[in-house]
Amino acid sequence: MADVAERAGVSVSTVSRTLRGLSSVSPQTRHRVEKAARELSFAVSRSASSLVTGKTRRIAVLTPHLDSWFLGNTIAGVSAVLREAELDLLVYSVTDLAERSAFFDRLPARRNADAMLVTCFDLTPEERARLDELGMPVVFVSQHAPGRPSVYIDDADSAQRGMRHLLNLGHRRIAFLQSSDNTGFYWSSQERLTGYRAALAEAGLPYDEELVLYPVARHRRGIREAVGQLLSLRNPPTAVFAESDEVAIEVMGVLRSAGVDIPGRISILGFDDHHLSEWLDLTTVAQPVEEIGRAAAELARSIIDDPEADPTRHIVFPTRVIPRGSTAPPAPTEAARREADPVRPRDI
Amino acid sequence: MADVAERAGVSVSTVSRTLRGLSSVSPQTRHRVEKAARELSFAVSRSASSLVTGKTRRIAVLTPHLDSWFLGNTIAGVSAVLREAELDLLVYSVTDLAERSAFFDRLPARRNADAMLVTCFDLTPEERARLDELGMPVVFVSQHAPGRPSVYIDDADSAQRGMRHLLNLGHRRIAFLQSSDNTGFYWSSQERLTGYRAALAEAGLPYDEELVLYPVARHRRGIREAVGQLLSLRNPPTAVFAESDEVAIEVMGVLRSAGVDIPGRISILGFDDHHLSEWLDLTTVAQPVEEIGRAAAELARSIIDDPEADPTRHIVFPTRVIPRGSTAPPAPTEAARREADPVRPRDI
DNA sequence: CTGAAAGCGCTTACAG
DNA sequence: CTGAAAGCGCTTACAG
Repeated sequence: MADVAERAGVSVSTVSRTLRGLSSVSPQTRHRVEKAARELSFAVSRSASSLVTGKTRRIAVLTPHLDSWFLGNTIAGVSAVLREAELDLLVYSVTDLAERSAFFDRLPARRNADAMLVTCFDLTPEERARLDELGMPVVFVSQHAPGRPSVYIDDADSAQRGMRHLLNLGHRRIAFLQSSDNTGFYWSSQERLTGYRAALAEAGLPYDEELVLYPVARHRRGIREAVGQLLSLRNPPTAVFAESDEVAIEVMGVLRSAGVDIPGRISILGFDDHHLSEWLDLTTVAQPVEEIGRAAAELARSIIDDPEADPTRHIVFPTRVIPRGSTAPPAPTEAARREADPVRPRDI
Repeated sequence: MADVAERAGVSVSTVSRTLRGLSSVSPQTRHRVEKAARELSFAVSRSASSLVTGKTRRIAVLTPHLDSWFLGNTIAGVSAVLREAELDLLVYSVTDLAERSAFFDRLPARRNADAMLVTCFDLTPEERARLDELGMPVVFVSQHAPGRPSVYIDDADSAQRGMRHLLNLGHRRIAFLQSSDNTGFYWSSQERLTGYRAALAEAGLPYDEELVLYPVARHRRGIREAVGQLLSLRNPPTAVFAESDEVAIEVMGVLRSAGVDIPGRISILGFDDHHLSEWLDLTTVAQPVEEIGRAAAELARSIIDDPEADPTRHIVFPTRVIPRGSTAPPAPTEAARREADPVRPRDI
């Protein structure tokens, strides 16, 4: 910056003011400074300015992983907003329990970002308390944190509506497939299960533990065995509600390879509206993933910029049930199904 | 840090030395300082230390998007290595041409990271020159940049081997489906097309422009229309080689919904070994995506830590053709196919 | 092994 | 509208 000042024949104070766009700089001076800065292809040192202002112009995202459709799209939404605001995006991906505890122990984001977005994590009370020590606003994404800024969908209600679609089609035996990963359950899992149960209760159906499975996602055996378990029940389900489209697509693959017709013998309902779901004709509960990311980033910005902003603000996004070809009324009887299947048009 | 020094009864110099793990601190002093730091839950200000050392302890990644399987996994690999090294990950996602030019204009990573990883981008010579002005090591990921550190696979050779599988099955009319996005072509696209052509030449087959399509990925109409174009050729292909599994899966969806049997009437070959490809029984050319990310991050680290490190080092990963159920020999004749199809077991 | 002092490159009152 | 000076919180020779 001193070089620019010298070249423009002004003080560093003036260079600083010019480059930050303050109005208290005469047009001629501004012009000279900008010219000099351009010629030297000068960029302000963020480290130095952060040291003075206490602002890093960086937003951190804490995420359980980076390689899922949901998180990729959420973070893409975050990224889009930050880019416009010329804020940088810092990503902390914590993929197993060891890393998780290391993260909360070290809190590497401390003094290193102006706000943090926590996606999906179902935090323990201790972890949540630890985040308060970060000394920066924390926005909860894809989960409802009472008294903290949050951006999410109503998972329970959304799951319940999805279930109603299956129930209205006539299904009475509906399995629920949860996924989990190494870092613990997602916040939304429990909520969706709650919606599943609420829908059953509403329809006067019993909750059957046999039908609720927790295969470990990202572990292929898990899904296949879970499906095997369902197929070998005395009274197997006629429909499967998977917690996410990614799980649903895997279930579809397993069933197809096992020669089980979808939706002839088993209907499949997913959750998310994954990019591939339309192609694979998967009925699902859609959530506006990228928008959730955008809203979370906007919320973080508003809290940073305006300390008066309501720090408990919640933004809830609507979801939509999208009927596609993976769901249909259950086959009336086994015998009828066997008759009908060979001539039935394949539309998946 | 002054607070810690006071509490421990030492100077800030000593606190600094202790916290950086220098050996020139007596055990007792070290103990006192660590205790004080813990009690105050002190964290060193990265801004301040960066200002002195010139190191940010941050690595930037430039990527065309965040929501593809390939990039999500690559960045996950990068992230894993950086986490271990206690380096932070800064993500610059540039999703359209306007953002792209803004990025190269502003170079927001300047003075803000110790190295940059460029994933997938097929850069113009001007852009590449601009990156040199960053004043930090730049590692090219998933592309071969002569004279610059690069981590990649041999796309041309890999595509050629995939093609040989189709040719060995007896296919003679093989389409090639490229994908592109708003920011321009991926580096690997051209290379894979080169491999496609080489395999045709090797088999003594002509290159037929009709069979090479560039639908816009992420734009659903594009894929469907591309498939329509292939299906309405006078002499349609018996196999489709898609540039990526994501495109291949979409093609499979379109063909299924159109009642075209896979692999009975058309075989499909993908590229990547996407998480869902095993489930969907897609034949593909597998690349070790996460490992590529890890290797790139390691390479960046080694160049940062050791200025003597060979700055032109290239790491090439092997790929593997994985035969699955989406490929089979072409049907002998139309008439034979019509006969055989209804009784053929569906194994996808 | 430890401390006092200079300095990294900015921003920000304070004066003018 | 502009400049001189202090100071942000560290690290790093330099002394001892």
